[in-house]
Amino acid sequence: MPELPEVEVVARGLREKILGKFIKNVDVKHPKVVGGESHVAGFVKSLNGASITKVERHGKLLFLKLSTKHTLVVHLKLTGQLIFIDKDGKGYKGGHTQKVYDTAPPHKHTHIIISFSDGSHLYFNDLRRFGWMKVVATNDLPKVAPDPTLSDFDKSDFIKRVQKHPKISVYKALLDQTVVSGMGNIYVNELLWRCKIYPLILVSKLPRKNIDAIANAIKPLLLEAIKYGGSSANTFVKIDGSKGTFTDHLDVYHREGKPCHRKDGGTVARVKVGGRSTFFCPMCQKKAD
DNA sequence: GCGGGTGTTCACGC
DNA sequence: CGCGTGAACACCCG
Repeated sequence: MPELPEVEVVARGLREKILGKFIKNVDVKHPKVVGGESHVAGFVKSLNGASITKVERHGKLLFLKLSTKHTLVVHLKLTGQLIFIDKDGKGYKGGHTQKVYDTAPPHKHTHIIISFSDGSHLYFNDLRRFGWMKVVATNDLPKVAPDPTLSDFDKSDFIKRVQKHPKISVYKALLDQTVVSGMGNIYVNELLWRCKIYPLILVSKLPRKNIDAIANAIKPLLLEAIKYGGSSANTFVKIDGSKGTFTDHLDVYHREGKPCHRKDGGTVARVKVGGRSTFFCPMCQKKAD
């Protein structure tokens, strides 16, 4: 699910729904999600009685700041979901398909239930259980690479960070979370299509104008995706269970064999790189100019 | 029954 | 140390 835009959509949903709420109870149904059996008691204890004072996001990480000196950190990985349901149980907008993962929580893939004092609930679902939650001291949050959508993002610093990896492809460099935070397979593919860059070109061979183009296109792409509520290409849903619609605006991702959206473009191709699928237009994104 | 999948980390070999 | 590959995590879907 979750690349930067999707996580931001979740963050915005949470800001609307849970700010100021007090945590009354925490039910950990699957200890792995909080780091194993030995972490359950501490996890629950550090949340109980606290209120949510702020919701932040950096890259794909969510930070729910608490009224204590701690922060609940969440990573949704591939299939994690946060679903908020009001006291009256209404407002859930998923459940339109017949699929297992599209029903109102709690269900078999609900691993953590956070109950608020007003009777509402926040559910952490994760089909594949790769996602995690943990509570850390707020002044000890993990250090992460720059996030293109935040105000302190610096294009020249971003370019330097990419260029630190001259021997890997631009595709891989952009997926590297130590280079830039938040990009995943969908948005790297989309970004390179927008910039007309062949995904497998090595960073060392990438013309300066192409790196500049990436630096300039990255933020508008992500903001556009956020505007449409993210891409529900797989299991992503907003906190009310509804889907994002940027999926309808994707140019190459999951469009193998379909015509390129540029009028002089070719047919979208798919190539395996390090075990994952890279989508691109062989006409627009040629190996060399 | 098999392969594929949005993310990250680790072991291994070069 | 850098880089690629494959595996691991776990489950549903086509």
